This record gives sequence, C-alpha cells and structure tokens, in this order.
Amino acid sequence: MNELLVKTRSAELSISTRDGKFIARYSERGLAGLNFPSREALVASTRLAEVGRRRKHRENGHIPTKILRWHRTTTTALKNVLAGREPKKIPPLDLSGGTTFQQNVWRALQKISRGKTRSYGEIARRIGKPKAVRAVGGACGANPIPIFIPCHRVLAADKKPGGFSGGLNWKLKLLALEGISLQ
DNA sequence: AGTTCGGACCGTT
DNA sequence: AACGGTCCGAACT
Repeated sequence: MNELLVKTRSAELSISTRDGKFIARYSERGLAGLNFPSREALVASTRLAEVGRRRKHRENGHIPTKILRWHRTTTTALKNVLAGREPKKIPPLDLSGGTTFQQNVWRALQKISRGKTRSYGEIARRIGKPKAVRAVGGACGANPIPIFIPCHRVLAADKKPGGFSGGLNWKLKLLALEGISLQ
C-alpha cells in the first residue's frame, strides 16, 4: 500500500558449498542472518537437479549493489571457514533483531578469537550478569548469524560440547576446523 | 578419577 | 507459568 514504508531493501541469497546450501539474509544494515543448509536443501543440491527455484528478494526485484558486495564478502568468508582458514574479512553484521541482552551476548561472542573457547558462565560474567548463565545459553541459541558470531566456541564449564541449535554435529565440525579438541 | 542428581538462577515466550 | 545450548556441590560408584 504505502510504498515508502515498503522501501526497506532486504534480500535472501544462497551460498552453495560442499556441505550444502546456506542462506544469507541481508538488511540495509548488513548481514542479518545466516542459515545452515536445511535437510531439504542438502538433498536437493546433492541428488536432484537444481530447479530454477529463485530465492526471493523482497519488493522491487533488484538487489542493491551494496548487498551484492556484502554477499561476495560473506561467500568467500564462509568458504574460508569451511576450508579451515580464518576469513580475512566479514560483512557488517546487523544485530538489531535481538534484545539488548542478546546483543550483549552476541557482542561478547565476537570477542572470542579463533581457536579459543569460553564457557557459558564466563560469557555471563563478561556481560556483567554472572548469574544469567542459562539465559546466555538461550541467547546463543537465538544467534541469527552462526559461524561469524562464533557461538560454537562456547562450551560447558567442564569442557563438554554443550548444545547447539544448528545441530551438534555442526558445532563439533566447526570446532574441529579450528583445531579445538574437547574432552 | 568419573557419574548422576537436585536445586538455584535468569531472559524469553 | 514453563522452558532452556547451565552451573555447582553433594553423594554416590
């Protein structure tokens, strides 16, 4: 109806990898979401010919060059990660979808350098809420940009894997790619 | 050593 | 009001 209100440019673009087809979602602020390959997408990419099932980019049909640039950065960064290498550059991340608490957790996660791990309790302290341990776990599960916001580097206090909403196998794989071994 | 259990704790729905 | 990607100590084996 009101065109001005619908002017928000966002896009969903796919990234085909050996491990399946990821889907990146962009807002006007940057990368806002990165989804692991779904089971269907994985099956489709490995078994069936890719039908021209276009990913929708909303509204007017042309993708802003800004987003296309970000997507190239995302693509090479993701492929580097999956190849066990540290990405040189990642796109700007849009965390505005989360609550203040979640954003604080996500920012703390970004400070965990590659190859290192923290516990949920350590993250809770780092954001000044030492008792909000389980809530930190919840915020990790709500992380919209896994891999780039490295929630997989958060382990239980006893160095056991803990959980992972994207599937525990992905967490173990990402840790292994960084040379992290757990108990 | 290792494991299991129960309660405490906090943000989200 | 209930649920979690938790943590800690206690009480076992």
